[in-house]
Amino acid sequence: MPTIKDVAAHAGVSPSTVHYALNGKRSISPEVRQRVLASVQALDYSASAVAQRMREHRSYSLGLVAPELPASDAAMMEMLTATAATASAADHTLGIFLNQTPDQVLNLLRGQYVDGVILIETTHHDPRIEVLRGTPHPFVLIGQTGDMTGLTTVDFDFEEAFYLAFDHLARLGHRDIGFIVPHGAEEGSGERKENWYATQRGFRRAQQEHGLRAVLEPAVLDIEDGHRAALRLTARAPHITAIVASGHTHVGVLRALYSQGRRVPDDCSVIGVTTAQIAGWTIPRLTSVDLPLRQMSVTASELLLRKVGGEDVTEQVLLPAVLVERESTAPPARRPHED
Amino acid sequence: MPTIKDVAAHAGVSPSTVHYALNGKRSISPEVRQRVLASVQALDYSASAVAQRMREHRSYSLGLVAPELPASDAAMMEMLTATAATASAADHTLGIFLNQTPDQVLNLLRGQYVDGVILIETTHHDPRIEVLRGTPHPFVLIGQTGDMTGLTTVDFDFEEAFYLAFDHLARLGHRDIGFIVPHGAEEGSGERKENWYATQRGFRRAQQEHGLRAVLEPAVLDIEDGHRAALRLTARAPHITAIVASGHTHVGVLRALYSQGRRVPDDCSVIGVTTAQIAGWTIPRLTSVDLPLRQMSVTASELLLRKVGGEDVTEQVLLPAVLVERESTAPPARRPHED
DNA sequence: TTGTAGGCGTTATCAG
DNA sequence: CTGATAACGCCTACAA
Repeated sequence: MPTIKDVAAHAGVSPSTVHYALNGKRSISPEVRQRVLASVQALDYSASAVAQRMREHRSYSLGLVAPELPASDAAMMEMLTATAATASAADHTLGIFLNQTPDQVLNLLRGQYVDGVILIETTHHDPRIEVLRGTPHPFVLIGQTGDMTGLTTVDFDFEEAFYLAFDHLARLGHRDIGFIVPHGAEEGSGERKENWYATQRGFRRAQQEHGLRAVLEPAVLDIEDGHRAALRLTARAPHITAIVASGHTHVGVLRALYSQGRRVPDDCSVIGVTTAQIAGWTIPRLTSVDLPLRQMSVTASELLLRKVGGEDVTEQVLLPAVLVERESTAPPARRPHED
Repeated sequence: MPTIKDVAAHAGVSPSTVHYALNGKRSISPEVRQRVLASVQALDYSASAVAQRMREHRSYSLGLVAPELPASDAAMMEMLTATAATASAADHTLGIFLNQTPDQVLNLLRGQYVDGVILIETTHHDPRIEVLRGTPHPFVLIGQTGDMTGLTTVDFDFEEAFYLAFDHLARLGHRDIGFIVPHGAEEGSGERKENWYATQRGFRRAQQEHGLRAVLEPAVLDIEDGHRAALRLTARAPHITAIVASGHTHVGVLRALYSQGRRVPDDCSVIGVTTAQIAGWTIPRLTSVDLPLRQMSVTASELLLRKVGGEDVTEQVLLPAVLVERESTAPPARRPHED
């Protein structure tokens, strides 16, 4: 790779002249300009980004930091593409960092591998946040955490989401409802506790308003555990007429009901709080409160870019919940019913 | 951020002493060593990665380059996590580059934003490959392209995959089979043509071997178009007893059959060539030839890392196809049966 | 065992 | 209008 010096030598000028010929930041005589440009062509020169970044103390790249393997591929991809697009539009690069220790994340920032990071799947006591908080490094989280003072965050209104889900079922006439909730959160183990609280508040509000009887069943929020949870639920509480499923559990729930010969929504309604992509293509299509993943990512990226740009932002954005009626909910069967 | 000089000054030694104290590359008196380490602690110093990378002319990061938005979220995520993990294990960072022009990709390499790239979703005449070929920059493709001489590639044996799919149906007794094929590829428009050829070869081989009658229906390989294609297919050729679906079309196919009241596999078998994650959780579970996405990504990353490390690799890896029987295929119904 | 000096490639500042 | 110089932070001969 030729350097700016090579070009300068080739054109018989100084490095700074080459530089300014390429960046028009100061006036150059047309002839010299041509000569330089010709040399640039001849040697196929282009400036070294590393050297530039070293000089500027910036890497022009952002990091997306996810713990372990992401909970949901589809969700992660949607966030990823949206983040990549936003970063790219602002001439930034996006790096992916999975499975990093908090110190590794810190070193990413300190070593200027990235100018700022977006943290996803945050928990109540999130070591990544604790390490970053107080440092001068820009970061934004998508999610919640225990102490959010001074942090820049983007999140979804889970309280309203679950309120809407239960409210919808209640209005259809359901009273006995199964509820698949995030495993572990229940005991406040420090995992995802904030969302758990929000979820609880939404649920309780609808419960009181409509006098609902709910049966809670914890599950890891993946398809397989959703399946198991649904089987436990229907065994424990065969009288329920509807199920509220978090995350991707609804795919497993639908499968469990199908294998038991229960028809959805005739024999049992199912409603989810999940990503639209998954919800729209199950059989039957799932009525759900869709997570606005794309919007969350874009918002988070934009906030981060502003922080990286030196702006002093401490916004906390909460995106609203909207229920989308599809085909998996109906009034409970009072009397047998054919379709 | 403190520099090595700051530490040196604080400890009353020279920068090189600090350096060697931290990297044990030469002997240091215990006392000086302690003093330096104390200063490092005190100032909270850590070496700047940009400066290091500038010196070494390496960024220790790889790029994953995908055109437009990826065809399949789930597939992309699986490749992404596997690639990130492999890169990370080799102390490399992974950058994501969507929607980049061939020149942008080249500049990524030239500017040493990344040390090498993995190209996915390659086409017959892939401008990205044409631009990179002949440059000294390391790159690996996952997929095929027109002229593969000298390239390092990883791909899946699509010929065998489709052969196995048709062979499986033929052995079950099916003779009239619907085949949802990649749209556009048929006409050799330059898109994905290589896989199309392989697909055709596999299909033709099974067809001749078993005397199959197939009805081809082109579709973009997503859920929605799979749905439409299945509707067209069953309208044109109601006598088919099985459908072979590429990519994620099977989800749409299942939905189409469901909405028509055709039971799978009783009234119509469905077999896919797709990712295991999707295949395993449809209703019914899909019999399919699963794409070994994880393995492809790991192999590609490892090859790329070797190239980046200076090794001279021009391997072309073809991963084998394996059929997994689940629940969506069965012998065709010989006698009429209520529908 | 430790310090000095030079270079990686770019760019800003200061002379000319 | 153009050229020389220094500095970004690190690493490594080479010298002491």
